[in-house]
Amino acid sequence: MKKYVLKRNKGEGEKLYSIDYRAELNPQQYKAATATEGAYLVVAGAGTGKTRTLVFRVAYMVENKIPPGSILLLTFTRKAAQEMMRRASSILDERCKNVAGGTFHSFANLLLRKYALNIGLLPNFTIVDRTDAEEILQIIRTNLNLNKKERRFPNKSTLINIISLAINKSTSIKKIVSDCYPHYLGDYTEIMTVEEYYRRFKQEKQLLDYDDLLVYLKQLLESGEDVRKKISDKYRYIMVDEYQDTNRLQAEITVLLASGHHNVMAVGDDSQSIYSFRGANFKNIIDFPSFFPGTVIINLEQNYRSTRPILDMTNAIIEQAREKYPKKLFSNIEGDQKPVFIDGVDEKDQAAFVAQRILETRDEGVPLSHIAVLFRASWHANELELELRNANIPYVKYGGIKFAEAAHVKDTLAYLRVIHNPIDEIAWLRLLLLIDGIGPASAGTILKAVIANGGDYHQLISPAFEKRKNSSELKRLHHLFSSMKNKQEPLSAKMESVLDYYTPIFEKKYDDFHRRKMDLESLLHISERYLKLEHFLSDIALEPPDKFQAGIEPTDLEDEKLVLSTVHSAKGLEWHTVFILHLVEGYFPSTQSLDEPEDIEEERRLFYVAATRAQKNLYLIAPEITSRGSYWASYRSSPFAFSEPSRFLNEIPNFRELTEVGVITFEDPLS
DNA sequence: TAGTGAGAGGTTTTT
DNA sequence: CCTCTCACTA
Repeated sequence: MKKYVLKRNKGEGEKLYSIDYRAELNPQQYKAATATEGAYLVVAGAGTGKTRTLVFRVAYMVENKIPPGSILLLTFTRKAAQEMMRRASSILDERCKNVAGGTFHSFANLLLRKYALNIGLLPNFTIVDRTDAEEILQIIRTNLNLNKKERRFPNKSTLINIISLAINKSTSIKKIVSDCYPHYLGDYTEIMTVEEYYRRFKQEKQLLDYDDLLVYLKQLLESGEDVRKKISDKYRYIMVDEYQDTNRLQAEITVLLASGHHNVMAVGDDSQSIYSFRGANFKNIIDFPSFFPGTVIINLEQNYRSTRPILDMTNAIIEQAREKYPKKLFSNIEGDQKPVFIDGVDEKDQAAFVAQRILETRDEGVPLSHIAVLFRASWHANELELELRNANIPYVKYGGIKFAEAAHVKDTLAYLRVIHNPIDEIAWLRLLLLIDGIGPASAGTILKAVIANGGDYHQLISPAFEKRKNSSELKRLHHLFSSMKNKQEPLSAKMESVLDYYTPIFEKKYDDFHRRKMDLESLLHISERYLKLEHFLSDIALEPPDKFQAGIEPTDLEDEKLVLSTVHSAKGLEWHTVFILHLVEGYFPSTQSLDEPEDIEEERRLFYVAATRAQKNLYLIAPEITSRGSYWASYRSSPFAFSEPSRFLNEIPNFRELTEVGVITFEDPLS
């Protein structure tokens, strides 16, 4: 008898990969990248090559014949997902582009458009942003007569905070009110009523706020075994990035998504959790193994980003945190430049120093785009922006007012929203109020007629309104909608019709319309990239700031520009040289966080995130606050609190050894 | 009922 | 400093 042995070509090491994973990754990274089946928790400190690991993991899976479409990459921003897919494609091939990915919210949007009917939604629902949500609450508040001065009922932004926190933390409104707003406990029943009206309002008009996307996704996944199985089967390999910034609801969704296979890798760093104000809970990381029994935990601790002196500093910052997973990040990158600490300057000098130092750094050969200035709140950079404009230093600013939130952009979008979802009452209301002589009352009457007819814009020229003094404007509006009826017409053509209609209103409404005009032009420009109105509108609502940032042309992004950014928007990024402004009590940590120890801890992590962005140079600046703007705040705490350097610096025991003190002197005017 | 002006109160971060 | 609210006027 003759024996035949079949060679197996499975098994580690024997397989032919086009990438040498062992050489490219360190042992922990390798372990994470090549572990495909099962549940994994990767605790990845700042700069430890987390993204790189995920990118190689995608490539590894694709090389193992896993269909890219069955890999789901949930990240904090869509940009992060796209960047990863791009990098995976560049190390392997185009197949990696077909990986599914995005934020929880955009993923929810995708599924809900498809399965809307399963849970009683229409697929053409509209996504409303925070401003719209507040607008709705304002209407409800007024209707319920809760807006009287003597009532001191929570205002619209507090209301949305309460409602949203309850949802994101998967808890009751009562708990949120008693935990965060105990002084409103007496208004608890009315808050519940408002919430109910709010929910009904949205439901009737097919409006979904950000939270609804998650709520309905969860509902969809729970609506039936068959749908859940279908979805779970499609996305067999799930990766969740920045897991420390997910909330309870997102964790529950993750569990449901993975119900069929339990192939989940969550990646995160508890020390970098900075989104608790919107319900994120870094304890999700700690709880992960209990959701997925048998979870394997992998720690990434070698830092590839920062030099040793910088890492010593950042380790010292997070060392002071009350509560964290013990971690010991180390770096092999040599460097002799300690972080530089500057104090004793005023805000003007701070700006002048930063601008000057930026120019010098550029002269040393560091491109502007590798330099960043970070700050706690957008307005902290105002002074610096002036200085930069004077010095002709080009920059982009991230964070702060977003493009889609600017009033004139929202005006423009309202017309398109009505086309897409004719019963979008918030959009209708907005565009009606734009007409001269129409206030809340007339708008209400017209709106009623329109909505009663399922959003029929022909009501605008109904005989009932013919005798109004602004009937010609209504005709003009009617004409606009008729002209956009043609479905074949490209989106940008519709946009142009809208702008034609809107321009006279726009120029009358805003004194500074010249400055704002640019935004409308770039909106038109952006619309040219879309075929479907629906995609355009969802993207504007869901896309992270960078592409739709006020004042940023899409073409700006490739240019050599200095980066100004809030710390929140700087997450996940890195620069050769980083300046952190306003390391002063009341600014960083911000005044609002001073009451609660938990909030202080979050600010500390925020500072940690900021400092860990630096590769080679880190400047920590603690100016003395002299401007009048801080006057109001200084009487709330002690009068001198605002010139006190941040506690996050003072609390570091060997701060002086870890830093080099920068002393600023002024040039002799005669020399 | 729409539009305006004075006055008061709050001032972050984002999908 | 900016937004929101209220009260007043046309």
